[in-house]
Amino acid sequence: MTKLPEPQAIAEREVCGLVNGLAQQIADHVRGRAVALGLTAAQATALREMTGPMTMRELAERMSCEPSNTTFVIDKLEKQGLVERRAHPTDRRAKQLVLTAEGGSLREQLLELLAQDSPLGGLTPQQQRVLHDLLEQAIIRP
Amino acid sequence: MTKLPEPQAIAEREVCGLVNGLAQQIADHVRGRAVALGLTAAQATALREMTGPMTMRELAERMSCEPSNTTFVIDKLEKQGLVERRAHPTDRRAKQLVLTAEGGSLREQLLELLAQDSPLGGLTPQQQRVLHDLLEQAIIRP
DNA sequence: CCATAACATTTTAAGCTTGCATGATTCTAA
DNA sequence: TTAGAATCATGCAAGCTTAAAATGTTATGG
Repeated sequence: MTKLPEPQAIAEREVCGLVNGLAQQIADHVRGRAVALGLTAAQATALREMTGPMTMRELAERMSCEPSNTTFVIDKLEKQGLVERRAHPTDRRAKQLVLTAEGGSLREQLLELLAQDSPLGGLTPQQQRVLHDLLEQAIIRP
Repeated sequence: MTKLPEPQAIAEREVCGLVNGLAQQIADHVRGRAVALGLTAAQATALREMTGPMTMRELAERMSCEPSNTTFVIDKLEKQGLVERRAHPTDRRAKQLVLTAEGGSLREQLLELLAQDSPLGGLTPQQQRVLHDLLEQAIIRP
């Protein structure tokens, strides 16, 4: 007797596909705005997440990617003079990332561009709040 | 007078980050199961979306990626004898993708593996339904 | 009919991402 | 204290993804 496809499993697969689809929509939005500033999508994402001085690992977590990837992306931003790698004040293993003046002002412009025509425009602020809470609950924190 | 950061923009940025985070969690889940079958994450995603014969473009839409990417991924699956590219019955521009017998049975195994330990386990079925509807509304269909 | 636009796929170049190995440093428990 | 485990960043290999250009095919307006 072969196993019938379970409705619950199918529904979950569908939700996964939708999550991926929306993530793509968001990534495309970032990519579109980034080129206007001479940045790639990955560089723009890194810049967006640089809310203040932080380590490579912290940035990797904010970007939801591997630390070795941030090495690659920060290399590019550093070459453009937008970010600096400094010695971490208390941990000699770590580096402290800091935006340069130019990086800071470019980040401001980026945030303004990103705020226009939100990729979540199809949802009301209330719906976005519900979505926020569901996502937060769904994400497993290590 | 400089513009103050608007709370709504900040909230939206946070939701975008969460969507990306959950998408990563799902991708990691797929990746983990895929290696057990000798597949990469992209290959497994393609196999998962092959619900029946379809064109390259249809598959690309299901995978939320560019058509040229499916060319790359299907190349690999075809070399492994899991998928075949056939002439499309009515449109000579298009190809029709079909799973081989081996591809079909591997897909069955994959679906079983993917159904275990769902990456959406943190949500109840009811919450998953709400999430489903919100995502569907948020995604802009062309 | 025919010119032209639109479409499906592929190729190529450039850049992104992961996983693993490595070196340096810090933490922890005996 | 000190040996061993854990952590931070990086280098590298392999694979993924996109954008743009090229080819062949189909659809459409005049």
